Amino acid sequence: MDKKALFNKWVSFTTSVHQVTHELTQNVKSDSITPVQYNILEYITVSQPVTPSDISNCQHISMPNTSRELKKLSEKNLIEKVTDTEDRRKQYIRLSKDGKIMMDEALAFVEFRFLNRIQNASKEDLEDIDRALDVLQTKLFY
Amino acid sequence: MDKKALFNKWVSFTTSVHQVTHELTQNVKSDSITPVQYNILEYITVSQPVTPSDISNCQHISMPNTSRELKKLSEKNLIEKVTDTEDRRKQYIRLSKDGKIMMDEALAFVEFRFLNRIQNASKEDLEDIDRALDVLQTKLFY
DNA sequence: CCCATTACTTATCATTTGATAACAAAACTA
DNA sequence: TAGTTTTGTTATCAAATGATAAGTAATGGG
Repeated sequence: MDKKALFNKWVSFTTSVHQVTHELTQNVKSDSITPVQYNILEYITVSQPVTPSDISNCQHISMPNTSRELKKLSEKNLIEKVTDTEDRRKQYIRLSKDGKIMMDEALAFVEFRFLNRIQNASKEDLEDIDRALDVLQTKLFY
Repeated sequence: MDKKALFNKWVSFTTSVHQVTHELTQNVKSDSITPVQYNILEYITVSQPVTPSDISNCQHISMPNTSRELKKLSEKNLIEKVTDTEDRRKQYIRLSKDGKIMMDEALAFVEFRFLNRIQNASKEDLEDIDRALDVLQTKLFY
């Protein structure tokens, strides 16, 4: 197996993933939040409950800036903070009711476009895709 | 095949791809250029020669902003512009010698990290990965 | 109890990025 | 050739983002 060729394939693959992701997610976010805020909400949606430190680490945003953006999201009533009862320095962040509604709508929109994209795939294609996602998830993008 | 489940798998997959891509590419770019400028150079590297319009479309940057960033890259001697002889409105953008050196170094660094990541994969694993990349590239991220 | 560490906040500033209006030059079109 | 479209530029402004310094409060280890 030529690892150099595999690298090149990986480069164009990730480029395609980014491009398609952009296509499926463009204009799904409300105008009332910024792109970075949307990313934070998306991360919370998938991983909640999370701490500000988690967000800082995983979204690669400094703690001061994370704190600022969370404050803004809080002021917009999209998230809720709960202090850990064990360690009162820690905060657990969750989507608020409004936040959940906003993200449900956004993800439904993305899902619609996704289903549209695979509408012409045969049963076998879908199974191939499913297997391929598993393979890459476990062996490359772990 | 449950398409809803496939969508969820797709969401976590793309999240992983973005995360791993970030890991492999972090700190590879010179401090003398901004993230957006790096993306433009990367796009030029893969697709050259390209026109400003191509960059604007594919990188989702407005023409005025594309023009501004290209001007900055030009001032840093990282790219060269050549006017089309047939249609003199068009410009073809290429990496300059310096630009090529910069991107070669950056990509070599990314490749090093990539090889590191797959160093423990068996021959069969690599073949699985290779096939999976092909499947997804043709059937999902086309 | 004291000191170091952790988790998070506040304030401030510079830079980057995005958006818009107005323009110029070349090419196409009727 | 006059008007329109395409391709790209310049200028300007506001907003988003990133970086840093300084601070608070809770925890944990001697």
